[in-house]
Amino acid sequence: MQDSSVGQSSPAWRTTRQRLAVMGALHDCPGFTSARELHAALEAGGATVGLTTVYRTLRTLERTGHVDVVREKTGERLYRPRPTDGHRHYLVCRLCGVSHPVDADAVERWADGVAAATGFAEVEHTVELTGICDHCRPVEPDPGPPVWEREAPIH
Amino acid sequence: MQDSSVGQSSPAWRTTRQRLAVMGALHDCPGFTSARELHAALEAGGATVGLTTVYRTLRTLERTGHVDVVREKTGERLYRPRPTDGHRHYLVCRLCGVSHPVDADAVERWADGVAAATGFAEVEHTVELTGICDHCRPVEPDPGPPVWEREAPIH
DNA sequence: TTCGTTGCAAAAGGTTTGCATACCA
DNA sequence: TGGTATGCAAACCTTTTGCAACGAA
Repeated sequence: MQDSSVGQSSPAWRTTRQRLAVMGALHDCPGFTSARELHAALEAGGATVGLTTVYRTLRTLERTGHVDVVREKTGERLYRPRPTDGHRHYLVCRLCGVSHPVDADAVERWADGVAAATGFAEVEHTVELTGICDHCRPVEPDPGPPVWEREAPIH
Repeated sequence: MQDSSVGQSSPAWRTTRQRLAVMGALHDCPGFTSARELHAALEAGGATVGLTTVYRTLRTLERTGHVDVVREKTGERLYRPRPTDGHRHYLVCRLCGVSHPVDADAVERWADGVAAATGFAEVEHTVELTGICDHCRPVEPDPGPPVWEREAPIH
């Protein structure tokens, strides 16, 4: 009987220079950030952390519930340290990445209702909200993403 | 942004053997399907269509609003022909991919409310529901590992 | 000392692109 | 005929894994 999993089974968390750097960089970012951006920020800040380690650290933080994850349209994962209580839904600015926790009670209840009505079991829901925040709206910060106004002139 | 029937700025839609095959296979699938599965189904059915063409066709159909898209946990895209009226939300079975359109009115209203309350503009929402459908539920040898809280605390 | 952690390189998995050719309108 | 669609291979991108060396406890 390999008990070995209750109490102190999981590997102990070792506080290394790299992990501290990743968590620091994560908290320094204003909104959701990708592993790649995090790695770049670390390099720019003088920290030497392998990309693999960034991914592994984020993965661990995700499993332990210390970060929230959303997904870009491309499938890229974006991370954000989880606030105190464990909010799960955010309204994220498409331009600057800043996030705004929202109360998703209505959605939770709706999802539960749908689950009950359809006969599906183990229903999980993902809700992602994106928009343009107050700060980004007035001007065109233009970080490089596609601008669709380049379409052929009409008339 | 109409580009499906006008030959002005967008190329005209040419009805080719490959495109008909892709659309046929798409309609033959019971639920959401990936490009890879679609390609395999086409090959199994005797149709010779390149994987590239499958991707390009699906992308065009997506842009013209003829298919709905959801994303797997892995980031993989799953496609489904859009029903008549343009439903946008589904409850998808994680095991067999069968989908069940749901009335998402409550979510729409909630999203609109959040948009108004936060000051964000151009708010878009993504809602994805997954579960285990009636048909897949009986035989589920899934052990279910709800033991994640065993992780050592982070400091 | 122990054994979890790191980092490089390479693989994996999905999607897109370059370019010459086939084919619809 | 003209120009779009196709297809193969290779590029791309993000994420994961193998394995030897490192370092926290």
